Amino acid sequence: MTNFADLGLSQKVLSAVTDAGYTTPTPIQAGAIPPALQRRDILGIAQTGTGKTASFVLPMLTLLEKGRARARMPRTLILEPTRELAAQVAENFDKYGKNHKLNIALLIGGVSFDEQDRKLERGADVLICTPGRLLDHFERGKLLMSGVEILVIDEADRMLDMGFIPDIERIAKLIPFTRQTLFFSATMPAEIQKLADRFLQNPERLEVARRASTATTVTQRFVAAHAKDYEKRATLRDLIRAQDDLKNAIIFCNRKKDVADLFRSLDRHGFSVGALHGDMDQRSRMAMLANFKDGNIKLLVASDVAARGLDIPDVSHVFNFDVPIHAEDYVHRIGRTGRAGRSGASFTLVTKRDIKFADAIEKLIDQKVEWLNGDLSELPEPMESHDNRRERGRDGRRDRKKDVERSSKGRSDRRPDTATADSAAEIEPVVERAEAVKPQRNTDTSKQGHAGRNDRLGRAQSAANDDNRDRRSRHRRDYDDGPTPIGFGDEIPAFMLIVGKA
DNA sequence: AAAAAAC
Repeated sequence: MTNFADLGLSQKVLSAVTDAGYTTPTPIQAGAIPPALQRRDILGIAQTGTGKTASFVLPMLTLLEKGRARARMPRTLILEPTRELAAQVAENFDKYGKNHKLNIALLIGGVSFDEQDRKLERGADVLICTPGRLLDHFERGKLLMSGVEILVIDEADRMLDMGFIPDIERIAKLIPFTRQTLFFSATMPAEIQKLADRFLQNPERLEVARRASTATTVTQRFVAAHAKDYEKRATLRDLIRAQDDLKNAIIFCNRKKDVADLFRSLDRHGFSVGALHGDMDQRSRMAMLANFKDGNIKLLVASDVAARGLDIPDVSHVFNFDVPIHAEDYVHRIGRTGRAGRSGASFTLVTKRDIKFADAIEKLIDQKVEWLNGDLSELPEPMESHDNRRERGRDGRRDRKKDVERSSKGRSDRRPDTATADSAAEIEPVVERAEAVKPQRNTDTSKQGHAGRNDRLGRAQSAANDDNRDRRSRHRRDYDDGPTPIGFGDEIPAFMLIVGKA
């Protein structure tokens, strides 16, 4: 009913919005834009995918048409929890600000200071920042906050999760009290409410319905899997191959190391795949995301850095290689598909030790998730010790002892084709398993033997690190079971990490 | 059981 033209936005903004193909504002936009244009504070309770970003970008553009930026004195400041989100907001300013001549500066970590500094010096109308880099510039005396008229705090609840609140408070103290503050959060726990009370003056409060915790257009399935990485990877590959309507997919892992490992495994198995996690260098992160958005890469293996906020339209599938530990993350992850009423599919590999997290998910979304090919009780048990007297062992709950006590006896029902990666036994205390199969060349599990080393190296995904990796692994092409493509051995050239496969 | 963010 409402039209963008009715909200009080300037002609320049309206024409850019029209050019972008939009006529009808989303509820958060219709609600937030008019009061924002009247310089009111806003408390917006909205998730990504609700049009939240445009709800502050559009009025800011209109308001910024009056006045000019002075050197080192930005006029507006937007705080974002992750670099990608910040970059995405910057893209929005480019898109809707194309009729303006505004200076937009993106201040995020992982990239050089100099260019950012030049933009600051020239005078920025809009600063889009992650907190750390902003404070870094400030401490170097490159920046005066006293001219900031509008402060945007985006994804406040996530900032809280990430421990950014002290930084945010510090930054807010540097900005004049007379500012206008636009505050957004997906949820409103007590701490966030307290923060909002302190930062905002008589705000216009807007709440848009939480996107149905799990969109009804998304098919959700649990898939029973064994806990061993190589078995999970085989299960995942089968699953991916079984999808005939797969256009592109995000595959989530809980840990950065697993993102790196799974990426390499899938790459070796000939999938068109990229990786994204926070320890990758920023250029790779950006390039990877761009390549995924452009369709140059079909699969993106990612940490939860990609779970929220990132605007990647049209993902047909989401795979959870790991069950997220926090159930809300599940909602965010599978929210990457089935957007804007389209259909999507999500699959979550569940191992025995994940049961309690899977239960928590079902509780949170208040629905049962169907199992794809039978639940865990129907999955052949690869190794169950007869010595295990603990009654709870059977009902699927975690039993720590079992992991180190399993004997080779219980291995008869093991799927023979998954037995290749047993060199894990070389490094695990479970010595008696080794004789069950002939020794294999190697698998990535061998890397666990150098875990400390890899941890210290940290940036497991960067090309530089590939070069640094244990030289002994050079000849170990058998990354895991199954045929491997002829290719690059263990050294994947950096450009492959960036552009993916043809 | 983690990830994210400043150098």
